[in-house]
Amino acid sequence: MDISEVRERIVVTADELYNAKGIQAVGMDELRSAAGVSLKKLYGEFPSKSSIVMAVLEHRHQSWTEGLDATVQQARTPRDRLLAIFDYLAGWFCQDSFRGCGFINSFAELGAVSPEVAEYARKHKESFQEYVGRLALEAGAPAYLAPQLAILAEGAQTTAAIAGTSDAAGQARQAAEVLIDAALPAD
Amino acid sequence: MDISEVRERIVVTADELYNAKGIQAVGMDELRSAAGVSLKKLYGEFPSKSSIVMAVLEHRHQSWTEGLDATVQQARTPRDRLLAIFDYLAGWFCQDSFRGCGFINSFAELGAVSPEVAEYARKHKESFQEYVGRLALEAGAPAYLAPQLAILAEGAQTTAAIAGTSDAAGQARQAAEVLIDAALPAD
DNA sequence: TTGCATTGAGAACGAACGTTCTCTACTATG
DNA sequence: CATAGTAGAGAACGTTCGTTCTCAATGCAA
Repeated sequence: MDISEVRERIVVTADELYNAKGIQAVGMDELRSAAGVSLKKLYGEFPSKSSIVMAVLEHRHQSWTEGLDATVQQARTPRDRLLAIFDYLAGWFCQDSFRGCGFINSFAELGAVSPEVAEYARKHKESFQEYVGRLALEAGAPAYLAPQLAILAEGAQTTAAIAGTSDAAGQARQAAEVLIDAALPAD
Repeated sequence: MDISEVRERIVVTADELYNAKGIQAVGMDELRSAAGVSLKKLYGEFPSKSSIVMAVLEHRHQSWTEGLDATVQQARTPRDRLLAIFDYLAGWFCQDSFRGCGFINSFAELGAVSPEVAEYARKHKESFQEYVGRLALEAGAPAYLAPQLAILAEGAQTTAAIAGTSDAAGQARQAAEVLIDAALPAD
C-alpha cells in the first residue's frame, strides 16, 4: 500500500468524521479505527491533530471547488453559469451527509482559537468570491453583483444546514435570478 | 446580592466568553473566575455546563431579537423596515466583539452532538424567518420575498464573520433593495 | 536459522475538563 | 460567648484527549 494512499485515506476519513460530528468531537482514536491505521502510522503521516485538520480543509477546498466548477461548466450561457452555482448547492443540500459548509463550521469551532483555521476559512471564501466574480464578469455584470450572489450562496448554506431542509437552494436561486436580471444589461 | 443577579451575571459572562472563544474552549473555571462567583454558586445556579449553554442561547435570542426590533421600529415605511434589518446587521458587524451569529456558531460546534442546541438554533432561525415574514406581509410583498431576504441576512452574517469586515451588510442591503422593489407592486 | 529493522496494538502519560468534596472562615441567632 | 449553618476557595476525582512509549510479532537479509 502506497504511503500517499494512507495519507489520503486518513484525510478522507477525517473529513467525513469531522463533518458528521464536528472536529473537536472526534478523537484521534476514533479516527484511527475508522481509517483502519495504527496510531503510529497516523502520527507518522501527520505530526498533530491540527495538521490533519489543515489537510482536511485543503481537501475540502479542492473537492468543493472542483464539484462546483463541474456543475457550472455544464451550463451554456454566462447567465446560466451564475445560476448553476445554486444548482450545485441544491444537490449538495440533498445529500444525507450535508451538515453545512465545512469552512463555516470549522471557523465557528476553531476560528477563535486557531489562526490557521480562521485564515484558511477566509481564503476559501475569498476564493469563492473571486470565482463568482469571474463568472459575473463573463456575464458582463457590474462589479456589485458577484458579492451579492456570494452572500446569497452563503446564506443558503447556513439556512439549509440549520433548518435541515434544502429549500434554501431554490429560494436563493430565484433571488439570484432577480438580482442577475436587474444587473445585466437587457438583451 | 439577589440570586437572579448571580444567574444573570453568569449568563452574560458566559455569553461573552463563548462568543469570543467558542463554547468548548471556555472551561467552567474560566467562567467562574470571569463571572466572579464560586464554583459552588455556579453549580448551585446551573446543574451543568450544557444548561448554561442553553441559558446563553435563550439570552442571545432575546437580546438579538430585541435589538433587531428596536432598529426596525425606527423606520417609518414597511419597505424601510425590511431594509432596516440590514442596518441592524451593519451596526452589529462593526462591533469589536462580533464573531458571527452565535446560533450558527453553536450549531456548528455542538449541533451534531447536542440535539438541544441544534433544535434551539433551528427555532431561532425559524423565528427570524417568521419575523421577516411579518414585515414583508405588512409591506404587501408576495410570500417568496421573506425567505429570500432572510437568506441574504444569513449570508451577510457568515460572510462578515469570516472575512472580518462589515462590507457584507451594505452589499446585502443593496441586494435586498433590488429584491424588494422587484417583488413589491409598483407604487 | 539468526539477527535486525519495521510495524501494529494498545498501554501509558500528562494535561485539561466537568463535577464533587473538603475544609476553613464567617455570619447570625440563642 | 457559643454554636450551627452557610459560603467561598480550591483540592480532588474520574474521564477524555492528544501524544508517546513499550513490547511482541513480522518480514527480510545474510
